[in-house]
Amino acid sequence: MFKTVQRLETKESIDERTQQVLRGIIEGYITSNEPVGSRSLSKSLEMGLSPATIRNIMSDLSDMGFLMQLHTSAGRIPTDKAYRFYVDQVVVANQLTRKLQKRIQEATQEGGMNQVEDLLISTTRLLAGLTQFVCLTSSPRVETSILRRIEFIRLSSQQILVVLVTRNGQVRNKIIAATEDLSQDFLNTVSSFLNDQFHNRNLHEIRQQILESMVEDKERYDRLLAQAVRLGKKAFEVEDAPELYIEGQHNLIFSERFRNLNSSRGLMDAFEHKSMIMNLLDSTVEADGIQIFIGIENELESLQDCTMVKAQYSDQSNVLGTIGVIGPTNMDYQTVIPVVDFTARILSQTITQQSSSCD
Amino acid sequence: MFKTVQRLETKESIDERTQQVLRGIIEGYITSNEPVGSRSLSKSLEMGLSPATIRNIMSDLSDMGFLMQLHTSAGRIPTDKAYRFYVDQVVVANQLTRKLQKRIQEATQEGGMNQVEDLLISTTRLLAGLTQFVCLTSSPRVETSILRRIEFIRLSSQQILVVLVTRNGQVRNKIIAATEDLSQDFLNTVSSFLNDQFHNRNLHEIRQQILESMVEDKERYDRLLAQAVRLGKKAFEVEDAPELYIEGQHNLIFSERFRNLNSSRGLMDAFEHKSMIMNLLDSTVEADGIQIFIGIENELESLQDCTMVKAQYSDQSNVLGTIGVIGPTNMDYQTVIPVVDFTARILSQTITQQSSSCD
DNA sequence: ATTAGCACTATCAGCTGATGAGTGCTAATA
DNA sequence: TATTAGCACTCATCAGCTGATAGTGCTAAT
Repeated sequence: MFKTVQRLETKESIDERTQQVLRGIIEGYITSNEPVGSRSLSKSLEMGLSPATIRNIMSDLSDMGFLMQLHTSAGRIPTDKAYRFYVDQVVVANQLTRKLQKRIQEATQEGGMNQVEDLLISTTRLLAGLTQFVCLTSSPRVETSILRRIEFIRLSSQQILVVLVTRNGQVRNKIIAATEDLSQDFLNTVSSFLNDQFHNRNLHEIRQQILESMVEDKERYDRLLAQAVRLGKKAFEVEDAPELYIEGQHNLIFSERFRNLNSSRGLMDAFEHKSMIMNLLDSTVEADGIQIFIGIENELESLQDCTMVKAQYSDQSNVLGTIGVIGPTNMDYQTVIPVVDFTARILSQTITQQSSSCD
Repeated sequence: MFKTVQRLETKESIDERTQQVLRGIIEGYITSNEPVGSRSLSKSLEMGLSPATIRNIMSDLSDMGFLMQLHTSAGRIPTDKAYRFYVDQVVVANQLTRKLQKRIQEATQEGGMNQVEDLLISTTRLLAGLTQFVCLTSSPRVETSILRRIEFIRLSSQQILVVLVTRNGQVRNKIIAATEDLSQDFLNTVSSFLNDQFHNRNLHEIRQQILESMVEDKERYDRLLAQAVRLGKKAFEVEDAPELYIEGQHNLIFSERFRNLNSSRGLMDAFEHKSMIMNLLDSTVEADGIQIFIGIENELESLQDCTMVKAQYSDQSNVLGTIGVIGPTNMDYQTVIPVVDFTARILSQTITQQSSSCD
């Protein structure tokens, strides 16, 4: 299922005119979604080249591996290598229209979203809507999140609800079984002890330290400490797997742009295996900024007709997660790239605001 | 978009032999998903009737509105009226296999599901998987839920986290803005005051009572009471809209059984409008038990090629929500009906267990 | 009342030839 | 020498035709 393909190379030097033709073909195919032929290209390029000349150039480009034909008489379409060239050499980070910027900003600042989950879901939905592709977002790992507050709530003699709030506003609820009946007052004492103890530490560190405490001589513990350690251990055993939000799957089926994608079924099925998709999304090659995987550059086989454009979002100090879209390889890179980029920035900004509103 | 169609009538008396033929056609179409012709039916029925005789009977049934033809030479398929007849007169509540029962029970009792949300999601997914249809579930209305516990957690000088736990184990988190800086100790006092005051009342009643308190003479309030009312008001302003869980949408596209459905696109789009689907699901004609809407009996136009089978689930005293599947009209009623029924029962049972584990 | 026989009809798969878009090659041209 | 016009060729698509198939409705015979 996996092939190990890295980034395609585009070091070859191609002369200016040939580049222009290649660019013309790529953009033509992006806008029309139809193979482009020499005649129509000769017109649209307005370089005063006859179809025959174009054909010669096209033939060269085919030899170099930038173009291919679906059948003898069908015009040419760009290869993945051509898109890589296009993205690396041609696409310049052009600005989004103010209108689009506004729309993204407004959507992420909609009222009532005091929780990170809601923010992520609505952002994912927004991006799927804007691009008409499939959009994926991974939530921050609780593991590396910084504790803001932990609280225990007595539900019954056997059940205690743990509420865990992280710096960036994630709230986790978990019901744990009580080994003995603890009063709410006592639980409050435990909570404030743990809050003092672990303020501004991340969950991973906290768990480590609790485990260390446990091996220490238990005789020395008073009741409070003993219970704090015991409850804390259970409370911080949150599942580490980040959430994965997927929106716009129906675009795979209904959007015209995905028309010549033969593995939409395979992709749909792949989306059911969240952990696999998760790895794909969170595996990072470059440190930051936007990342683009074109066609066969994708490890996952059913993704090899598609391009994935993704960007990480973060708070003031840490990378939190990734947001990305999956579209056809002939997507409109000129807009998709800045849209994903801008959305990730806004997302970072919003989350940073939230987490900095602590005391 | 909506037609007001009620339940189809099947009062006409049809003689025994004709009924058998009708039944044969319906079951033939259910198993083969192909129009059934007189010749093949003559064989499979084993009633010693020649194709010609069958044809005469079929002709009668067509006149009565039980059968129709897609084209002149295509064999016949049952109408919605025929399925209604089939469901009302023929299908007897047959038992599920032990194996299937086990499977449903195990799935709902999977570990780590201490919260209702998880239970509902996994049940929805299970039912979608079992039937290969689309499965919808509505979560309990918070509005009518009974308060088990409310707690305030100070996040910062401006932010307070409200945690609200209902009898049946739903946990709701909400961050509210603080008008003044309140200590955690003070918040604890407020919590326990509210918990005493509103123990075992439903959220609707609670909200009413808070509003009443507010119009009373405020001079008489001490600080505690004043804050309790103020925080309580904000805390109990939860959005009333229940969640809607949808699973198995991809079956609409990929499942063979949905093949001759022409409005799968329309249905997919309809699922985006959750509130509309919600109404559909929660609108109840009969008091309890299982409900079946066949074809044009469905109000929603894009559903009129489908059958919806739904059942309510409840705790010991109240109806909480609905679980249902949407499949082709020629679904295998003999198994789908008991599967939905049994799943709803198990769901009720599990939730009842949870809510009765309070003290 | 049932059935055999026959004419009729719609769909489907497979074939056909026409059309058109596009290429590659070659020879003429600026 | 680079460009271009011209021409033969290829292939996908589409409409139209064909026979085979599976079904019906009707009528006359049983």
